[in-house]
Amino acid sequence: MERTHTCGELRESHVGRHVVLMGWVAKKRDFGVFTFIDLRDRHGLTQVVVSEETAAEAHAKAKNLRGEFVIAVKGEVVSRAEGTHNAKLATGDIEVYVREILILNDAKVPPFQLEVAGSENLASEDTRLKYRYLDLRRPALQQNIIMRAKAVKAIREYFDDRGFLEIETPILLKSTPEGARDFIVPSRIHTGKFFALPQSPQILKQITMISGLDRYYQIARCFRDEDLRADRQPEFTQLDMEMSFVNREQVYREMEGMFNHVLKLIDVNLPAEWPRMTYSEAMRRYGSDKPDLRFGMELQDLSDSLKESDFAPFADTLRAGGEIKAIVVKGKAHYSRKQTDELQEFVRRYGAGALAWIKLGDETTSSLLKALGEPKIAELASIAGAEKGDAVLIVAGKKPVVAAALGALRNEVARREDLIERDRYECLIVTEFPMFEHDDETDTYVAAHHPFTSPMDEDLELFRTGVNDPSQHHLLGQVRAKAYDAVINGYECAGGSIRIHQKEVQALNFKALGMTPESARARFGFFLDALEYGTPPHGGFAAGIERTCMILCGTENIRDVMAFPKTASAQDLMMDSPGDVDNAQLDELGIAVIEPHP
RNA sequence: GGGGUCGUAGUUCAGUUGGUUAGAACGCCAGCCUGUCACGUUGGAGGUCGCGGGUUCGAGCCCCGUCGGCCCCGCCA
Repeated sequence: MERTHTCGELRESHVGRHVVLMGWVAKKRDFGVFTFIDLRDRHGLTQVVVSEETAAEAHAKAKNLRGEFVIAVKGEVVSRAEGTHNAKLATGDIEVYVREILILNDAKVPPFQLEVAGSENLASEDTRLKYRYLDLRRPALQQNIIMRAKAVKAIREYFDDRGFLEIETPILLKSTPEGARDFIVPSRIHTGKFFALPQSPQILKQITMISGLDRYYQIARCFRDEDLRADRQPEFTQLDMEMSFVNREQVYREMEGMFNHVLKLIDVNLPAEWPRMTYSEAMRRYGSDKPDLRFGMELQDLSDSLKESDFAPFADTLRAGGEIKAIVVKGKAHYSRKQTDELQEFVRRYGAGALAWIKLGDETTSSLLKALGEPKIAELASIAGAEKGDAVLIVAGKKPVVAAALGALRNEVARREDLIERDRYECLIVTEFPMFEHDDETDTYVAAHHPFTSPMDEDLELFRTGVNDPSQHHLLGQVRAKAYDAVINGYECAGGSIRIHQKEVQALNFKALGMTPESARARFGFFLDALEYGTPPHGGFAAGIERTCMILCGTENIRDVMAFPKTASAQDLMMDSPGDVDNAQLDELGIAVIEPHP
């Protein structure tokens, strides 16, 4: 018996055809003399009918069927009787009248129901992860996996069409202490030495440019041994690309082109040229380098108006170079004390000391009323752009804290108040990221992007001075990079930069990052050598496949777009990894496992 | 490393102030049923209340510890 059709393709036009379907029993409805079976495969669901009268043997077999049995049915496609059509099913106008059933395999009773009436009442995630093969039978999850395959195909189409070469780079690389924690792999042949898995193919893709391959791309698996989040797994996939002889705008065009091509999969048309915003503007207006532009609620600066204030928390903040900013929540003057307390708890996670508020209800109330007086409260509300009925939420503190707290609060309030339209897609390219970030703990500057990112031409002098004059080291904090991110709906979907292609600038950068020429050589010597043999100007970007698919699938969890994800504690519950290895294996590698310190 | 939250039948959940025999729905098993598609209907089985300790005459409920899921902060060049 050979399958002739899938369970999703039969329509009215097939009526009269004799077909063979194969799939899983999704549901059986037994009426004694005849039985309905919902037969499921990746493509859909088809109702098949077995009658005792016309197919006694098949009907007897149908009696014994249970959920998730694998069967083949042979029969005729018939039009459903008047009034028995099912509009919820793509195949709901027909059914297959069965002559013969073949049980291809039986199945144990699943540990959880794949589809629950009323939906949403899915089994807990750890149960589903343990039986991932069953969870993956759920049509909703299958649709995500299918969408991911389409997205990757669309990406390959895009870059193929534009003359990019797909080039694979090694998974076994060398550990570099920069950046995220590496996953390391012991070498048997070189006992005591280790490979590292790529955090990204960064250096290798740049070397393909030095090699003159001109335009590179890769669907690259990346590994970072850091803690997980709803949108972060230790193992993930990037679209990685690099091109030679380009400026920033040319790279933006490819980012826009690729995402626009991919988003067509869900009938979303983004503008040919995306809006651009500098990093500093994004931080000032939204408190985030990946602002969600599907709603407003921009940050308002109240610092000027409070300059003369003798209210200690504000005065101290401003004296220390901090700022006082606010967001206005439209129509929420009726926020209760409990609600503002919750929001205060929320901003405290980001280091904010408190959340002050003004409520413009029938009366104006404020947590600052005693401290500032009524006229000042009214002035602040007005500066913030609040109107009657609105609530103003205020945070004071160091600039990074205010940005982080209010930026996150803005998203949180939008989520709570349901301010985000489901079908809206807002994209943005954030430009001119800072070259360095200050590490308060060590009082040093670290690369904000990665150590091969080119500074802005305009800031080159600032950069040189900051590096070479120890007394001017703080200038590094002002140097901007030719680095950029692509942001869709508040998710950082891609990031990249124009790279340094001159050895001198690269050496300067290593020095800025606190590396001696010797230590830089020890880590990146091969790359420094390569830079000396005629490196073309080049740049590129890397896009997170999972984050892009999360947007395509409308989910907020990365596990929904990966076939075999890990838990928040980085375990695979299905195969129970990570696991132990034999002592013999360890001996061969010269590795001894020591008990962790108590 | 830190914080929050959850853990009761195969699954999702309820379980009052600490009090008799821990319930419901779905699923499962057995029967009936000629048009269902969340089929209906009759009956039945099914519990280490995550685990360990403590308080108490008595703990699913209170306390301490621990394990696990999820979310967040730190971390993620």
